[in-house]
Amino acid sequence: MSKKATSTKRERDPAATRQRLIDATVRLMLQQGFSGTSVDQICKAAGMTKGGFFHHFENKEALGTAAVEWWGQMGTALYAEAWKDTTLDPLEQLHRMFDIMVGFTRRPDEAACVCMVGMMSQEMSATNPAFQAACEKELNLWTANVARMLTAAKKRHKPKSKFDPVQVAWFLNSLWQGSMLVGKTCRSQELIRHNLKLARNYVDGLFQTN
Amino acid sequence: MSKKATSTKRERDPAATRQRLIDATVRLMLQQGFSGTSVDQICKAAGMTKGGFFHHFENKEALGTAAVEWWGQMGTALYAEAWKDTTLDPLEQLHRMFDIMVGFTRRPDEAACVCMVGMMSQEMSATNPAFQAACEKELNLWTANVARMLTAAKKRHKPKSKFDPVQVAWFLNSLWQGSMLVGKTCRSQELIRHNLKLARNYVDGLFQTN
DNA sequence: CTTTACATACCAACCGGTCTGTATGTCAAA
DNA sequence: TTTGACATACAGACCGGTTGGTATGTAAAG
Repeated sequence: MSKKATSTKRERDPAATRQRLIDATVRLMLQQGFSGTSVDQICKAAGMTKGGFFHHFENKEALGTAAVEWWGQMGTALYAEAWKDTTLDPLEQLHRMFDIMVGFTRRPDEAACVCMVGMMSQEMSATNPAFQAACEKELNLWTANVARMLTAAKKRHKPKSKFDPVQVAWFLNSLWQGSMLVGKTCRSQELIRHNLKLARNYVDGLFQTN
Repeated sequence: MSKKATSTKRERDPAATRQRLIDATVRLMLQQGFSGTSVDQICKAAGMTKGGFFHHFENKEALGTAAVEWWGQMGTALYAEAWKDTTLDPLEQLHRMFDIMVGFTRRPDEAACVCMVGMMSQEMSATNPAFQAACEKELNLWTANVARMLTAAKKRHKPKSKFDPVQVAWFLNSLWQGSMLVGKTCRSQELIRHNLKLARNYVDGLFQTN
C-alpha cells in the first residue's frame, strides 16, 4: 500500500489547466471577440497568472487557434448525433442536423446561438493567416459533411432537378453562419429558427416528394 | 477686390476632414476590425493628429457608429439603382439587386466583397449596445426593402405556394451576410457568386413560371 | 475679438510578453 | 526505500510600447 490511495488533493494537472484556459477563452471571446479579450482577462477567468499562461501557450495567437480547434471538435461532437449513423436515410440525417441546430437556438440565456468560427473569421481572417486557415478548415469540415449527406440523398431520392451537393452545402453553411450573425444582431433566436425552417423546406424541395 | 480670388489653398474644411476620418476608419476596420484598429492608426491614415480627431468625435465609439451609418448610406446608394424604380416589375428589381451583389464580388483586389455591418456586428454587438443598435438598423433597412419587393412581386406573380415576404427577406439577408463571411474566410469570391445564383433561383422558384 | 479647427504634448491604464523564483512531480541511482 | 538531481507547472514582479483620452496652445475664419 505504498501508493496514495485517497483524495490526494489535485494540483498540478497541466492538461486540465490548459483546458481551463481554452474554456475561459471561448467564453470571453464569444462575448468580446479576440482583440477585445486580453490575456490578463483570460488568466483571471481561468484562475491563473500570466506566468503560467505563457507556459502553456507560446503567445496569444496560439491560444486563439487552440480555441478555434476546440470549438470545432465540440461542434463536430454535437453534430455527430445526426452524422454518425450512416445506415440512416441521409435526408433524415439532414433533418436531424436541422433539429440539432434548432436546439442551439433554445439554449439558455447568454450561451446563445453563436459561432466562434464565424466571429473569429470576421474579425481576424483578413489579417491573421493562422486564424484564417483554422476557420476555413472548420467551415470546410461542416460543408463536407453536409455535401456527403446530400450526395447520398441523391442516390436514395430522385432530385427534382439537377443540383451540385457541394454548392448547396456551401449555400447552407453560409445561411447558417449568416443566421447566427443576424440573430445575434437582432437579438432574436426566433429569426434563426425561421431561417432554419426555410432551409429545411429548401432541402426537402430539392427532392421529389413521395 | 479684397477677397482672395484665386486658388486660396484649401485648409480648414471640417466636413471634409470629418469624412476623411470616416473613410480611413472604414478602410482600416474592414481589414482589422474595430478593436484591432487604433485611433492613432486612423489619424495617421487620415493625415490628422489625435487632438484634431477628438475635436470631431467625442470618442472612438462615436466614430464607429458614424462609420456604420456611413456604410449604410453608401450601401443604400449602391442598391438604389435596383430599388428606386418602383414602376419596374418587382421581381425584376430583385434580379437587378442580385446583379449588383454579384458586382460586389467582382471588385478589384482587397476592396473585396465584405460588409462592415456584418463585421462590426459579430465583433461588437454583444458588448456595445450602440453598435448593436446601429447594425440592427442597417440590417432592418435592407430587409425591409427586400420584403417590400417580395410583397409587390406577390401581387404581380402568382406565388407557387404561400410564403411570408418578411421571413424570406431575413432569409436572404442572412444568406448574404453569411456568404460574405464564408467568402472572406475561404478567400473565394466565386463561392459568393454560387450562393447568389442559388438565391436567385430560390426567389424565382417562389413564383409560378410563366 | 470670438469661435472654430486643428497641432502638440502629455497622461494613466493597459497591452502582450519576459524574467526570475519556487513549489511540485518524476525517476534513477544508492 | 530513501535520496537527490532534474524537469515541469506554475506565481509574481516587471518591461517597453500602445491604448483611448485630455489639457493646452495656436492659427485661421468670421
